Amino acid sequence: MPVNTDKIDISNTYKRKLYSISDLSKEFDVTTRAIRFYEDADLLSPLRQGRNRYYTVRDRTRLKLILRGKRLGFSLNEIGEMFRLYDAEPGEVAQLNHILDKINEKMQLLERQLEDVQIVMQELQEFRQQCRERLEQMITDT
Amino acid sequence: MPVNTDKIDISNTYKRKLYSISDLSKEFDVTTRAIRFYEDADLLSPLRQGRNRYYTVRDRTRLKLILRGKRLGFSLNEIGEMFRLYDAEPGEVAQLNHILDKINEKMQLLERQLEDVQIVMQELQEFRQQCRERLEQMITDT
DNA sequence: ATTTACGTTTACGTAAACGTCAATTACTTT
DNA sequence: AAAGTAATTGACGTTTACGTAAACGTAAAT
Repeated sequence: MPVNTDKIDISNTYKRKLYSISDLSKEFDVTTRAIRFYEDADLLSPLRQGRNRYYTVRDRTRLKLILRGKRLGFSLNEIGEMFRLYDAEPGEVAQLNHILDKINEKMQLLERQLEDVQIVMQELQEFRQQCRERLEQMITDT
Repeated sequence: MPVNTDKIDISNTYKRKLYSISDLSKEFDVTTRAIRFYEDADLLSPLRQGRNRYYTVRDRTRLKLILRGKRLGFSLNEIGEMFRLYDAEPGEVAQLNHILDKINEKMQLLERQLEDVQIVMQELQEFRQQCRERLEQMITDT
């Protein structure tokens, strides 16, 4: 599905694989508008061949992370913050400790999410059970 | 924390416990504006004593569910849909089957959420591990 | 040569979920 | 009686995350 890069000298430089915006759009079922919006929000930075955008494997991975983050209810800003943590080269000890703090913060959020998901799933299971029993009874009654 | 209901004849009718809007606001750390907004969206329906709102235990539970739903990234509309499923008295078999379908739909979403949370948590753990090792090394180097 | 497909920028529009006044009421406390 | 506190109803403002439309460029296909 990679774009035809025959005439693009940029191609081999980045490990052979480049994706067009519609490649990614189709693969992840997200509009091109959204993808460009993520670029505006500094979450993606595709190569440019003239006006056209070409996405590397790294961009693809990032997009995947963005969408996963969104499914978890994170805002684009929060996702950006995580990216910046990842990319930050930790010069000093203080900086590293700050990153560790941030990581722990995010993990606390996720642990709560995990709880929430489990609670709601259990509630839904009970509700489903009730529905099934009721259904049984309606059929038996007939 | 229940409101003083001495002079309100409504009080005993609803199992003794009534909450004011600020009771709930404080307990769940959400603004009164938000709580009224949820009412506008038909997610809550408090009693009225004149212009004032009084929330029953059921309302409180609902608010808790709303906030949990929001933490999971559900929109107020989706939360409303779930409520309507819960409240619907299933007259016919078809109706019940429809509800069961909806439940299964939601559960699929939640299963994906569960996966996502677990993936991101694992990634964060690895990242944290890297940070710690790097920190170790910086200290050893000194 | 022109239609079709894919891409671009610019810019305005929109839905959701509240925030933020402002003006008013009602009760309590001093 | 005056002041303070908590609640109310509008109504407009704001942020986020895109959608949508216009107007244009480029390249392949018919």
